[in-house]
Amino acid sequence: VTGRTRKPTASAPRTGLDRSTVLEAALQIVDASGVDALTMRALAQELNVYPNALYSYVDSRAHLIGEVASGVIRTMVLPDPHAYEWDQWLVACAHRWRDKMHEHPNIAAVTGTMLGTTTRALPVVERILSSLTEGGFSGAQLVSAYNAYVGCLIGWVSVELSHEPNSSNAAWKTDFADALDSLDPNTFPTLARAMPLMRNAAFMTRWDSGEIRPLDDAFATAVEVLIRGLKHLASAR
Amino acid sequence: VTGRTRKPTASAPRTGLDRSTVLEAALQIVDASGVDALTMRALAQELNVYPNALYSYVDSRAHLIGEVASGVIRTMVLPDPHAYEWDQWLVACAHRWRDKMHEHPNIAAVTGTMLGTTTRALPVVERILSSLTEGGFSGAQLVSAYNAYVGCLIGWVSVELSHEPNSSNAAWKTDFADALDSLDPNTFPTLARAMPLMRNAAFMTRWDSGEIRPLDDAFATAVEVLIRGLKHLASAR
DNA sequence: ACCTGAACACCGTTCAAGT
DNA sequence: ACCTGAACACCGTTCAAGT
Repeated sequence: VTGRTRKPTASAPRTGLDRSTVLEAALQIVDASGVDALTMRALAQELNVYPNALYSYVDSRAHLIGEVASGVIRTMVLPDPHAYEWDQWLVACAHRWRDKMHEHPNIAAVTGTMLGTTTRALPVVERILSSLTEGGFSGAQLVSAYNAYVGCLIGWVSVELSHEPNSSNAAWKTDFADALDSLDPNTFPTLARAMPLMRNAAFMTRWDSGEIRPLDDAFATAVEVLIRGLKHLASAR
Repeated sequence: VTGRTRKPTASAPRTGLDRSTVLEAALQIVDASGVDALTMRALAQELNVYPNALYSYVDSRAHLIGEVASGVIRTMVLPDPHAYEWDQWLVACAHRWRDKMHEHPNIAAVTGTMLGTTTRALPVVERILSSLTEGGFSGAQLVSAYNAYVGCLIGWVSVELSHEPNSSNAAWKTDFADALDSLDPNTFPTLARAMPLMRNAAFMTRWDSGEIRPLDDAFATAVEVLIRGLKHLASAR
């Protein structure tokens, strides 16, 4: 954060870098300071190495970020299939996903924004598909149900944990709060009435990220609604 | 794309820039080349101006991107409330949102990743809340239902339209396709059987973005499932 | 194979002047 | 108020050597 092109210090002799230590250090930076702070140069400094040395372990910064994200996904432990009915397994799975994303909120937005195609995610895909099959889905409807579940789940959580850009000043928050508090009840009758419950607690009327202000009840409702809708779809085949 | 710090050409005399023309030019760059290509310097060159001249109209690059995104949201025309029952209005609204995002796929991921709090979005909030109220929701359950609907909608579409980083080479696509085609049916029985329908057509088993390969049926199912679940929740009060 | 050292071609943003 | 011109402090990535 001070000098330029900071050299690796002579002390702390680097004994051969390692791909997994690179990824661990990268995740640490992301957790501590956000994805924007994960620069090749900052990571190199953390590892006491010249920036270009990292290219022995990583294709590019963009690829690195993807690896960090899929590394987090890989640490997710799925619920035991034998412990739940298919619908309750999907509920439990959804909550585990969200819990894991809340452990690393700065990378959650990336997991949503990535195509995120890595073979390491396939066991998760298999288990979700098999639960839905257990629920009676098959063929094209199985795929649609899968996409409905996964898209809503990943999307919801990454929206919950979305961030303002780092540089933004805090002034707009109070401005926005003031605007919400002084809404015209004639043009916004429903919103004005619901404002005590909506204030900083609903999408498009909040100013804090889900990291600061988690939307627990809203997520539980979303999952409940989703699974209920899926059950109806399954029974209506 | 060639020279450095390209000067504005003497010809094409700049007659006083304008905030809205700045934002229009910014959106053009995003649509044509993606958010990463929207740099202050590229935008300045497009407008035949020095880069720092833009700071008369915009606080920062991050803020600019947010303005571009909310500018797109503002152009969305809501369905006529009198033309639909409350549940069908929510269905129609969801499809309009997705259509608008598909018009500007490169900014869709941002609308999901932003906190996106702008007073200009409040008319949308009001209409969604009033439809849900019409459906019988009130109080805390109204807020939860709203968050379920909005979070799933925004999230799903922004995941659908998510992109690989620009720099990534196309080699991984064929590698990934090969890996999917040669899955072990013993460890992935359900996935292997569904693969003909899942191949490049489901989250985590696709390699093309929704811009190239839209998931129309999956979205229709997701909305249907969501609304069905909401109706059940409303009737179970 | 892995790392150094230096360089290249970019960035966003700030500052001091001009008008 | 709005723009120029130049600079500052960064970037990711590449290249040529070293070992």
